[in-house]
Amino acid sequence: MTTRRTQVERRQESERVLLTAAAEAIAERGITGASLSVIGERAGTSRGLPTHHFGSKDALVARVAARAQDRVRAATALAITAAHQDIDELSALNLLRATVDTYIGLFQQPTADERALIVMWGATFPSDSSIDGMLEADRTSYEGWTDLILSGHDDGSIRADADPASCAVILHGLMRGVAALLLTESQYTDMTTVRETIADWITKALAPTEGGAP
Amino acid sequence: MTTRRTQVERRQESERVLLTAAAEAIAERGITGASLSVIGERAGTSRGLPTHHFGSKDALVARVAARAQDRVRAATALAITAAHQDIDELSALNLLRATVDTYIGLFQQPTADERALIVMWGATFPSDSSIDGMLEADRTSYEGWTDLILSGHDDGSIRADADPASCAVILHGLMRGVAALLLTESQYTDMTTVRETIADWITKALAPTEGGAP
Amino acid sequence: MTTRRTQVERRQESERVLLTAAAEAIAERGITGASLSVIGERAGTSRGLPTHHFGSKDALVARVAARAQDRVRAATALAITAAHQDIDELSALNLLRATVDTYIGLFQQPTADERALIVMWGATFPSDSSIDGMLEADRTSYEGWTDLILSGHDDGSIRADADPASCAVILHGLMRGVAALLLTESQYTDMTTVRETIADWITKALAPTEGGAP
Amino acid sequence: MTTRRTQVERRQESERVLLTAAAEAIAERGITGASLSVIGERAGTSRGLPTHHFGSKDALVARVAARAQDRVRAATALAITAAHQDIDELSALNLLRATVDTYIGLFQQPTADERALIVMWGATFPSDSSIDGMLEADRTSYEGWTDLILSGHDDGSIRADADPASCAVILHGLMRGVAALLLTESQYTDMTTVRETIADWITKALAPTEGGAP
DNA sequence: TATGAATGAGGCTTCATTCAT
DNA sequence: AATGAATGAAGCCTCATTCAT
Repeated sequence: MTTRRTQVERRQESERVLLTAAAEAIAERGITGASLSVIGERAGTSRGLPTHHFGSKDALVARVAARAQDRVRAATALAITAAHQDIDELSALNLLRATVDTYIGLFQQPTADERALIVMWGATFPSDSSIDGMLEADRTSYEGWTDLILSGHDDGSIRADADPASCAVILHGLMRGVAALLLTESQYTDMTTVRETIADWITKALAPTEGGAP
Repeated sequence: MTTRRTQVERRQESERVLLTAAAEAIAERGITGASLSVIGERAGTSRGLPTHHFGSKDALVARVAARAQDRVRAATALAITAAHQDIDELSALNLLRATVDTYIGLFQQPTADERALIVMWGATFPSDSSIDGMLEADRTSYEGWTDLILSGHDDGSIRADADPASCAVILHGLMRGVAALLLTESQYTDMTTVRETIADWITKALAPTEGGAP
Repeated sequence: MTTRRTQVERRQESERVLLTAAAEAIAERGITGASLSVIGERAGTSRGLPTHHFGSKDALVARVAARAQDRVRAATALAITAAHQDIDELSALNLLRATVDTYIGLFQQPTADERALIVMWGATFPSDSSIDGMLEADRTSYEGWTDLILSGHDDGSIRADADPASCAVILHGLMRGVAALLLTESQYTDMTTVRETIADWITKALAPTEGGAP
Repeated sequence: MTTRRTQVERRQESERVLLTAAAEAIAERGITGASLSVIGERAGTSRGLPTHHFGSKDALVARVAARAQDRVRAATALAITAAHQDIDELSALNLLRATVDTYIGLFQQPTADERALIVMWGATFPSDSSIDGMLEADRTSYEGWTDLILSGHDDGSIRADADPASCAVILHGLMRGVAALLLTESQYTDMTTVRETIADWITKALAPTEGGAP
């Protein structure tokens, strides 16, 4: 029994170490450049272990993507609840703004997972590319924005004439694009001001005009 | 004389064909996936010609990037002058809005060059990556935005409290991010509305408030 | 335990086979002509194994050189002890003569290692060439001759006025040059006589004159 | 007519320049490493000229070998006549000694041709190698030594019991081997002493013993 | 479970050669 | 006569994968 438990634990530990090593390698060298041997060695194990655990490189990459997405989601949720004790009372607009702000904030000091996620996003641009789970995640996220804007219409925190589909595309693209830029050129920008400015843009773009008629 | 001309012409013709083939291959399969043999064959030449002409894959990729950047710049400039006869009379804000709109418009039916450019941008996300000319172009473009906003401060078309650096990052990221999304998911979005919405966001974010202090 | 043993054994066996195949290929076709695929196939393995084991062609060549040098040294030492039971009692001159004679004798029926060694020596002639370990070995060997002559001065078996440096160069060059000739033209020469003649030359050149000053 | 003459002259000039460039390239990088493009460019002409003139790389290499051999022969002959006005009166032994000495002397400051020649000799060591003209030249040279020793038997300047075949092999190997060593390690040796020592060895080995019985 | 030996496909590059000008 | 564009074979190396231990 103990043996069994230990076996399982060891396997999980191996996986965790391998996934982290893979995320780092991908963040540094891209998916293609992150060879299985490099990942294995960086994880402090044998060159063959990644294949052994995940079966194939594609599967490993998919797992890295999934874990990174989960962690980013969790980190975002955590940060928002930390900042606003009573999340249920946030207006849709406030939640939206907080989400974007938190996401961008992650890239002030991004973890390997976060960097890998942007790298993997970049790797989906070629039309023939396929990274399991990336497209689906993108679509889910896009739908999240749409829903959030719709609920903003309902609670009155977002202008009625803001087109949900368009705004979702813009928000999504803005977040990803800025995050990517920060990755390559973080040294050139004062992050705090950027975050404030983005919040300001969103407010101006989505908050209802006060005097009634737009 | 004729001899000489024709030799030079042959070389130029080959180069053009190869660059186009390379851009297509990169757009489809990414930089790594676009092997020199694939490019050679797609160009209708031998598999060895790309190396023969450009010396190395890196050099070829750099040339593709340079040509694509030139073309995008030229297409943007052309479209703006076509839409606004008297470009010199455009306010900075109008010019900025027109530039963004034109750029996004390119991605409604992107050419191979334009798609390749986004793909190559995505390939710069890994920290160890280096694609000659990409980073420089990014920086130039970023500085262009900064300058444009500053001149908007001068001509009064852009709010005085809009921070040039932050806005440049946002505009840059927004354009690139939205372009990338359009590449992967163009089928899901109504481009016309997106363009209008972006123009609206920019106006709201950057135009001076009419009635004085808000 | 058995597992481990066998893994290591497999690797060693492969290495041995590959080194031998490489020596043969080099002896036949020269370093450049001995492609890794040829070596792999001649070893009865895959074409990729040589790279896999030695990392690079240069490393493989260096290993071939090192092994061949060791074997030649060992074979020479063995032959000398076999011919002269009590090697410690040999005078320096006798030892020198025996060494040269044994070395030349090796090239009557040279093994692949010995032939490869001469071929690799020939490959060091271009000024830009570099074969790891060859130059060092040459220098060691040269110093060996110098020391031997000096000890001949001490034990009185070699003329006092024989310049160690010059004689070392001559002996070294003579051995290598004759060995190389034998490789290309062995069919034309009666080796036994050659060996006797060389021994005779050395005696005449280095033995002290019997009747005092000449 | 003048045109015709000039054409021929130009061709010869081209050939001379190309052969020199080829010799230099071979001396530096070996036969394999001396690519036709490098040779063409080093000659200050186009990359295609070597092939155009000589038809193939093998033919060019053969021409380099032939010219280098001729030049070495000529230089040797010239140096001997310069040193000994009346060459016909030299004894066979003196001529032999002078020849060896002159040859070694050439390698104190070897020209590209001389260095190329040694490099090409080194390239003949692999059993499958074939460089047109090298083997023949070797054999001719070997026979030259044999004849010279025989004529030394006749004129009494060389010991009757010196075996012509063996001595020819030794002399040949000695010269080549020492020349090769000087090429790789010339900085380590005092050439003047080496030349004197070689002359001394030859005298001791081949001159008749004075007192009659050996 | 984990290691790492072995395979073989595929990539980039070099190069001799052929061919058009 | 000379140039250099184009081809295609061959080399070295990297890497995902398979297999034996």
